[in-house]
This record gives sequence, C-alpha cells and structure tokens, in this order.
Amino acid sequence: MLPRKIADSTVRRLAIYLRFLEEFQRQGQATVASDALAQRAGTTSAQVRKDLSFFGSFGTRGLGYDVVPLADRLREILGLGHRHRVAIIGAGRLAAALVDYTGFSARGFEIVAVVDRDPARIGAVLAGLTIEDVADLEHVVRRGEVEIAILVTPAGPAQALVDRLVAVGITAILNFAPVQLQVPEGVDVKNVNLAVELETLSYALSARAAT
Amino acid sequence: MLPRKIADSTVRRLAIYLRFLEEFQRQGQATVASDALAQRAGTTSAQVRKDLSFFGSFGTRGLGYDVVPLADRLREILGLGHRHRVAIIGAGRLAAALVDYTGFSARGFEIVAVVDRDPARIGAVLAGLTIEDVADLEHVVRRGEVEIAILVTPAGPAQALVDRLVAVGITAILNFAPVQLQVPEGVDVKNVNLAVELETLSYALSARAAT
DNA sequence: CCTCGCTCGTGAAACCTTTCACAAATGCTC
DNA sequence: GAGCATTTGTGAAAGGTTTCACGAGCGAGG
Ligand SMILES: NC(=O)c1ccc[n+]([C@@H]2O[C@H](COP(=O)([O-])OP(=O)(O)OC[C@H]3O[C@@H](n4cnc5c(N)ncnc54)[C@H](O)[C@@H]3O)[C@@H](O)[C@H]2O)c1
Ligand SMILES: NC(=O)c1ccc[n+]([C@@H]2O[C@H](COP(=O)([O-])OP(=O)(O)OC[C@H]3O[C@@H](n4cnc5c(N)ncnc54)[C@H](O)[C@@H]3O)[C@@H](O)[C@H]2O)c1
Repeated sequence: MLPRKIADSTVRRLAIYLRFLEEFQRQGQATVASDALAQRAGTTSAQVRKDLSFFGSFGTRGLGYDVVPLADRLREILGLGHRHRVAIIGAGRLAAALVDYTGFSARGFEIVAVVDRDPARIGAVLAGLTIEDVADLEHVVRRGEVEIAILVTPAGPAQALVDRLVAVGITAILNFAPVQLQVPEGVDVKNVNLAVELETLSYALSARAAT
Repeated sequence: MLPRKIADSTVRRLAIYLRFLEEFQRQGQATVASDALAQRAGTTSAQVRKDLSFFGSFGTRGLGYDVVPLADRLREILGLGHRHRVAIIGAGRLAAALVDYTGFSARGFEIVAVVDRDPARIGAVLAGLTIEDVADLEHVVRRGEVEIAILVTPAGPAQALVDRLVAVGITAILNFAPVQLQVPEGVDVKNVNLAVELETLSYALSARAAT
C-alpha cells in the first residue's frame, strides 16, 4: 500500500498540507487546487502534486482535490487513523509545557504517562497525570501501550533511557536532549535541538552582515 | 570571507561538530580526526571534511584537526563571536521553559526581554525578567538591541507580530506557532513544529507496520 | 633525511529532490 | 454534445547534496 521510500521532506509537507485541508474544511470549501495549498504551505503547486502522486492520484483535473477525502487519505498515510499513546520521560520544565498543551490531543496524540527520577517530583500531579518513578519505566510503557516516547531529560542519562525504551519495544522517539542518540535499525529518532536552531539563525545573521 | 551559499544542512552539522569539539576540549584532547567527529555526530568522515572544506582547510594531514583552533573557527563561522540578544514574544508555558533554561545563555544567547498581551501576566517576573506589554514591542526590541525573536504565541496573532518585528529590524525569528509565516527577503525564520515531528513519527510507525 | 602510515582536501560520481512543461482529463457553458 | 478553461499527473531536466576514491602532505620513527 505504501510505496518504498518516501523522503522525510515529503512527509513533513504532507503533515502541513493536512493542517490547511482541515482549515479549508472548517471554512466549508469542498475542493482545493494544488496551487492554493502550495501558497499556504510555502511551496509550489508542482511540489504539492508530486508529493501526493507518490501515494496515488486523488485529484480531479480541471478542479483540484476534494478537501474531505484528501484529508482522510493524508491521515491514513500519516498513520493518524488511530490515536497514539505517548509517554514523557523527564518531568521538568519542557515536560510541563508539553503536558499542558491541548494541541497534541487535538491532533491525536495522547500523553498517557510522565516519569521522572527525582523523588521530590514523583507522585506530584501534572495536568491530571501523576508523575511516576522512572525505575518503573518498563512497566509504565507496557501498561500504557505506549508507542511514542518524548525524551526531555538532561543529556547525561538520555542514551541509557533510550536503550531501555528500545528494549521494551518503543520504536519512535522525539528527543529534546542535545545528544546524538544511538539506536538500532528500525527505531526512529527525531531530534529537536533548539540550540542548533538558534545557531543557524546566528549564522544567517552573520552571513548577511558579511555581505 | 564567507563563501557564497552554504546549505542549511551543513550549518546544522557545523553546530553539532562544535558541541563535540567542546566536549573533546574539556577532555583535554588536542586533536581530533574527521572520523571521530563523524561517528559522534552520526555522519561520515567525508561529510565532515566536505563541510569544513567550504570554509578553508584547517586540518593537518596524517593527524586531524586541532581541537581548540577548529572550535574557535566554527564559532566565528556561526557568528558566535559575540553574545546574541533574544526577545521572547508570548509569556506562556513554552516561554517559561525557555526563559528558565540555562543552556541558551551558556551557548551565547541572552534572553533580554519577554512580552505578552495578557494584562494578568504583564508585570509578573519570569526568571528575573519582568514581562512587558506587547504594545511596547518596538520599544522593547530597540532598547534591548534585540537580534533574534522567539515567537511563542498562539497561531492567530503570529503573522501580525512578525510584521511588527520585521518593521523594527529583526531579521532572525524562531517560530513555535503552527503557521507558515510570510516574511520579506532578508529575514530568516526557523520553524519548530512539534505536531509535525510527532506526525512524521506516526508515519514511520505505520510505514513499518505495513512492511 | 628518508620512508612509512595516516588523514586531509577535493574533483568526480552517485544519488536524491525540486522544478519544468505539457499531454490528458475533467467540469462547465452554451 | 462540442468547445473551452482549467488543473492534474508525470516524465524529463535541473539543481543540490552526499558519497567515493585517491593524490597530496604531514609527522613519526628509525
Ligand atoms: N527548557 C528549554 O527551553 C530547553 C531548551 C533546549 C533544550 N532543552 C533540553 O531539553 C531537556 C529537558 O529540558 P528541561 O528544561 O525540561 O530540563 P529540566 O531540568 O527542567 O527537567 C529535566 C527533568 O528530567 C529529570 N531527570 C533527570 N534524570 C532523569 C532520569 N535518569 N530519568 C528520568 N528523569 C530524569 C529531572 O529530574 C528533571 O525533572 C534537556 O536535555 C535540555 O537540554 C531544554
Ligand atoms: N506548549 C507546547 O508544548 C506546544 C507544543 C507545540 C506547539 N506549541 C505552540 O507554541 C505556541 C506557544 O505555546 P504555549 O503552550 O506556550 O501557549 P500558551 O497559551 O501557554 O502561551 C501563549 C502566550 O501568548 C500570549 N499572547 C497571545 N496573544 C498575544 C499577542 N498578540 N502578543 C503577545 N502575546 C500574546 C498569551 O497571553 C500567552 O501568555 C503556540 O502557538 C502553540 O501552538 C506549543
């Protein structure tokens, strides 16, 4: 059903198209042209059509795409057909922001557990979730049928925690710690490294200054 | 001094190399081979050498790179020679995590101001900074000699805020709001879209399941 | 001071992604 | 139901990034 190998850049754009399709749907638009999607997503119409063409052809020539069926299909492609269960590792400041955020649940990601190592935090309640002991990580993951882990601990313990997560069968990890995690084949890690983002902005600033 | 056009992917890797060079320096290593850097950064030695070669040649054949001079050069390339002054727009939950984080200051990014629209928050103190009124945005940016803005408001007001930031001369923006911002030539926006990250993980999960 | 082993620097090749351009197909109008 | 305006789907071209492979240069050690 899914083609062999889809570029990460394509998948990201599909997620962005989906967001705009949902907006069109709320506005009651029945169809949308590749060009309209492209403008909002900051790309080109050819790019939109190419991205979609990897998965089949669901447009109508002369008209565009039917908003609702295309959104459904994108949700299916992205694996958003069912809600995903997420655990947060490390109950610090970032965790507090993530747990409180309603946008994830709205998009099908349910935070079902938060763990920490600090005895002072274990037992506290964060947005309705009791913080549990990281010692029970394996149990928490299994009980919650967790599919995705968000790692928001300091860099030090990150690799060891990932090893444990992989060992209990987690294959999708969103990592905020500024380290390069080693994982076996078949496990996916996405890194969010805010310091690197700021440093690329710094580069852009000084590249412009040099001109 | 800086070459024509450097790929974003290269700049990101340079930032990552720098992190490991600093680690090597703390460990007292004097030189490092491209292969050692590559392994830690999760890339190849050829990639490391190519990335560095865009900016000159600072290695010693047979030996590798001198850790300290290379780190200095990377800092220079990335524009980290001076500290950058950062303003945070929107004093919400993410802002709280960012302001509290000591890692940014350690890497040369100084948060000098936080603004919000909510009268209930204006005047409150967040990690030593008094939250100011977004109505005074222009004044705050000028007074603080702000170079970089971090946008952590809801999506709704984001574009209008960016327009104001651009108008007071900001050319580097880190955006967390899930919108595609329109900016003129010469302004750089980096987007951090956590929902998209989770959705690409969801795609990876279902692509694997389909195999 | 010569040789050897090592690792850099770099064109060329391979690979991947985006853009182009146009035939094909559709809906709408008359 | 023919003609027209429109927009898709897609090979081919262009453009960009990564990998390859090897000559060049350096330090060490005898
Ligand atoms: N806060 C930010 O703005 C920010 C920005 C960039 C990067 N980061 C990175 O994100 C990560 C989290 O940041 P934060 O600000 O939330 O940090 P934090 O210090 O507020 O929270 C980290 C939490 O992890 C817990 N922890 C430590 N070791 C653990 C272990 N072995 N198992 C389970 N929990 C453990 C700590 O008890 C703490 O509660 C860090 O790696 C940081 O470098 C944060
Ligand atoms: N918290 C998360 O984990 C998370 C995850 C993904 C994306 N985001 C995005 O990041 C952004 C911030 O998230 P958050 O959780 O901190 O939100 P939040 O609601 O906690 O904070 C937003 C703040 O912006 C302020 N604000 C609103 N309009 C403003 C204006 N015109 N000028 C200045 N300030 C204004 C609000 O008063 C509030 O204090 C949102 O766009 C959100 O979608 C957040």
